[in-house]
Amino acid sequence: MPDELEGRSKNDLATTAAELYYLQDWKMEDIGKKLNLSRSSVSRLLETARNRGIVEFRINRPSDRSNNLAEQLKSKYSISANVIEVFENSTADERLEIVGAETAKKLGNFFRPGITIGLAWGSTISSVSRHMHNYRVANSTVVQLNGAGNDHSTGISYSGEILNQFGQSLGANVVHFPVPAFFDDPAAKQVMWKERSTKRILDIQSRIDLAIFGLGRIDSEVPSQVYQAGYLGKSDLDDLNAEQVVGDIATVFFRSDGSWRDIGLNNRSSGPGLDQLKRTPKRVCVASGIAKIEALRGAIAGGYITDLFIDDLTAEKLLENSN
Amino acid sequence: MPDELEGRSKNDLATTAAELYYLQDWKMEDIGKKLNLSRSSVSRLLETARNRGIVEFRINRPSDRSNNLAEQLKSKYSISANVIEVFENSTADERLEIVGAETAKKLGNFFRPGITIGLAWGSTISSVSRHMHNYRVANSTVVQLNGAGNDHSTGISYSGEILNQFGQSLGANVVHFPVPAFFDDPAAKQVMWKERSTKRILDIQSRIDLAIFGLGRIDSEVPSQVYQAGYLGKSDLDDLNAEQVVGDIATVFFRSDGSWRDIGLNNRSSGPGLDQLKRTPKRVCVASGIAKIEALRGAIAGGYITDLFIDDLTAEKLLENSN
DNA sequence: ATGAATTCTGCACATATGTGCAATAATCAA
DNA sequence: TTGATTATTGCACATATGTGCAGAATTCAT
Repeated sequence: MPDELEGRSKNDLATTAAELYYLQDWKMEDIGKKLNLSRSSVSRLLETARNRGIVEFRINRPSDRSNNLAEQLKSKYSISANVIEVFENSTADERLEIVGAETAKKLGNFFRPGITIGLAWGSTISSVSRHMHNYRVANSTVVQLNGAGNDHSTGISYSGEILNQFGQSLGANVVHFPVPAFFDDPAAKQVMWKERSTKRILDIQSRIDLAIFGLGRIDSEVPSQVYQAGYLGKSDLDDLNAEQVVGDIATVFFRSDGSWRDIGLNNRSSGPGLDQLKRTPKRVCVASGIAKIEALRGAIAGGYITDLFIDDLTAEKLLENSN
Repeated sequence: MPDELEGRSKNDLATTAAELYYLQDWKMEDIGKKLNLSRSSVSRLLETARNRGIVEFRINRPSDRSNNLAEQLKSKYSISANVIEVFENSTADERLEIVGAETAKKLGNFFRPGITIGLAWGSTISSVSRHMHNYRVANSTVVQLNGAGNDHSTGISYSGEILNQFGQSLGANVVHFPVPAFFDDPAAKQVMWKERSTKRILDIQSRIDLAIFGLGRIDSEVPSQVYQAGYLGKSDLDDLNAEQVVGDIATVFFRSDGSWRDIGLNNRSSGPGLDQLKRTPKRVCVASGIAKIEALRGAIAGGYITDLFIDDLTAEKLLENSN
């Protein structure tokens, strides 16, 4: 045992090796370099870890319930669903955290070297970003899909936190989008969209492999963040109600049939047109809580979702009134 | 997908494959044969299982406390100890079950193809046997160390259950020892020990690679099983007290300094002499509960233990008065 | 302190697992 | 129904991991 390892017990070493190997997918060769041991010594350390119960293999058998729900969502809507079971009587916040954490765990399935990911900010994706694992995806890029500036701030701090957490998780190149969520004047948007710096970001957005988004919703009880806090005025909200808007993806609004083009406010939004979104190969939506049902139905009707992370109750509700 | 797999969801298949691979150490080739798939399909099923969270890797970092206790036991007594942390306020029965289960999990470390294991019956080893994993050790043998017959029964049913559970776990050849725990007359023991059928078993016992035993104890509050239930009469117990016996291993009694030879009752016991036990390469003792302290001290003083599975509280107690 | 016994370590080979690729099967859209 | 697209599968090769063996290091007993 080399000098620098003295004082570290075998259990300690075995635990470190096990964490790197099983939780972070390191190769034994690389762990050996880090611990100043040979590859075969690492193999034996891992055996020790397994033998001593330091490593434990758990099998979480998916319940029939979540399996069935996922299958029904697949056959009815052609959506690949991950149904996340949450304990009963949980608050909406608790549910959001659990869905965020489970989503973060499984998002790695979509990551490939060289991938470009488009990210829409919001409270759901914020929850996911807080739980992101250490994925390390070579040559990856994370680009913000919609600006976050409003009356009170550039929004960079808020959306930037979400972007940076993803960027850190993947070791990705992070591309912020420092424009308002909504322009006051559609003409101002046209002008900005001609700027080379903006065009560069729009170009990246147009070529993303994977979009990750939550859903904003517009019922009058507890509106999503975009409908408050300096993003939209009262007359804007009245317009949205008049247009029968049920929700938004990346600050682009849509109705319950998925239509979005002729909604006036979309001309001022910095988010991508939903036709462009539909051209993205994989479109991952994260939805937590039955308050999202109407927005979810509109997004499904519009065909904007390929993959869905959803809690069990919301999945049930979604399937309930679908006959 | 072959016909016979229809109706089984991918999650179901992935779960089965994961259980066989991670919990029962099956090779992918063999799992493929069982599921009628190729080896590489199994590899992909396992990847699916990992990606979907069906398999979960847990790292149980050993606490400093149990590490420290184990280290102290090692340096003070030259015993390799596994300290098992049990939740506070547990009953003695709960503690015994947890220690039994954890011991069963880790016993596999001692198993090698061709191994011969000597087993002493008792309530502690009964707990271990109830939790034994499916180990499958080629060419293994499990031999009973001490007879279990008493006034009321041959003891085969009780000790046989323990033996058979070990035998099933290892896929081992099981050798029962159908004699009384204690003969009435030492001369009867001498006669039986000349019988060829008995000699054959004694020969196997003399060559065991690993002995597994609990400790009987002889305080007057809650005596171990061997001191009641038709094994010993009142005068026997008086004799044991007069001899200052603190406990027994496989129904062979010893004092607090480990001495055992000149204890009269040992001439009638069917258990192996403790000198012979000492010649066994690995001697695993399982001890749960501080009521075992005096017996444990005697066994340690006699040098009968190489490896110890012990609960945290008992370990603390053992180290406490050792200055 | 010394010799015996046991444990640890890396090398080299054996074995197990990962994965690109092409063919096939299943799914989707018109 | 048909053609296009996507997913699945096994083969064959590449890569990762397991482990026997001999030498070195450590521990144990005297």
